[in-house]
Amino acid sequence: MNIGEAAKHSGVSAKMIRYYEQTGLIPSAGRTASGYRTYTGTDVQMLRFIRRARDLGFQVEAIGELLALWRDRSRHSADVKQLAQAQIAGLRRKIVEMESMVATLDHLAQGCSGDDRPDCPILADLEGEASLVAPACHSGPGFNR
Amino acid sequence: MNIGEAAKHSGVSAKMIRYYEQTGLIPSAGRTASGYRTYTGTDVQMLRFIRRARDLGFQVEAIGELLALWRDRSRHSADVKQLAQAQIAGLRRKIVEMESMVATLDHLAQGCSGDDRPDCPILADLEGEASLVAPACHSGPGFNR
DNA sequence: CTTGACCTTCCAATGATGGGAAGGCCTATC
DNA sequence: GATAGGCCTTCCCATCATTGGAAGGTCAAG
Repeated sequence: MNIGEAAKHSGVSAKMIRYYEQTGLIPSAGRTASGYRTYTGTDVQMLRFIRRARDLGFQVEAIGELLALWRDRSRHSADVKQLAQAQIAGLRRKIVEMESMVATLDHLAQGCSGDDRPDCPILADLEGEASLVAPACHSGPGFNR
Repeated sequence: MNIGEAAKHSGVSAKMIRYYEQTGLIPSAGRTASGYRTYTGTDVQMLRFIRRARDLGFQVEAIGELLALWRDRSRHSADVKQLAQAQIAGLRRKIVEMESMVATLDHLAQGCSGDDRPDCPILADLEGEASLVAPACHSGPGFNR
C-alpha cells in the first residue's frame, strides 16, 4: 500500500504521515525499489491510533508516549490511565479558562445596547475601565497567558 | 517613554510591541534621534486594550477590528457587540469540542483498571475498537481538526 | 508513448511568542 | 572623560501541527 492509500484508510494526510516519520513519531516506512513508501495493515492501524489520539486533543509528544505503551506488551494500564488523566486535566483547565472568557464577554455584551449609538461597555472595558465588570471573572491566577 | 517602560505599563512584552507594529496592528511608534521608539500615555492605553482583548481570547486580526472601532468616534455599538458575540460563539464551539473530548477520555479512563495489568480500554479504543465508546461523542460535524 | 495521477524531496508559510546574537545608545559612577 | 552595565536596535531562528507548492521521478491505463 502506498502513502496515498494509507492516508485514505487512516484519515491522516500523506503530508502528515511523512512528517510523523521525519520527526520519529513513527518508524521509517518500507520503500519500493523506486523509492515509494509502502505501508502494511499494522502501519495503518498505528496511523489510525495517532489520528484518534489527535482527535482527543493529545499533543504529538504525548502520542509518542501512548504509542510506546501501545507497543509494550508488558505495560501497566496505570501508566496509560495517568496519561489520559493528565490530558483530561489539561483540557479541563483550558475549558475553565475559556468559560471565564465567555462569562466576561457575555456580561459585557449584555450591557451593550447593540444599536447605532457609539457608547459601548465592551470597548470601555477593553480600554481599562475594569470597574464595569466583576474583576473576579478575569483577574484570577488561572490565566497562563 | 521607551519600549521597555511601555511594556511594563501595558503588560505587553517589548518583543510583542515591535511585532504588533511590524504587522500593522498598531501604528509605527515615534523615534528619538538615536532610533529608540517612544510611547505616549495614549499608546500605552492602546497596548493595554490589546492585552485585555488577547486575555479574552480574541485573535490579533479581530483585535485589529476592535481597535478600528475603538478609534472610530462614530462607530455603532452594534458592530462591537457583533464582534464580541462572534468571539463568544467561537469560544463556545471550542468548549463543546473539548468537553466532548473530556467525556470520551473520562469514560475510557473509568473503564481502565489503572494497575499493573496491561489490559486497557483506552489503548483499545485508540486502536480503533470504537464500539467501546458512544460514537456520538466525537464523530459529530463540529470537529475542525 | 503519452497523459494524468501519483510519488519523491525541499522550501515556505501560518499565529503568537520567545530566545539570542551583534552592535549602538544612555546613564551613573569613578 | 572613560567605563560598565543596562537598555535599545535589527535580524534570524525556534516553537507546534499542518498545509501549500514547486520541481522532478514513477506508475498504470489508454
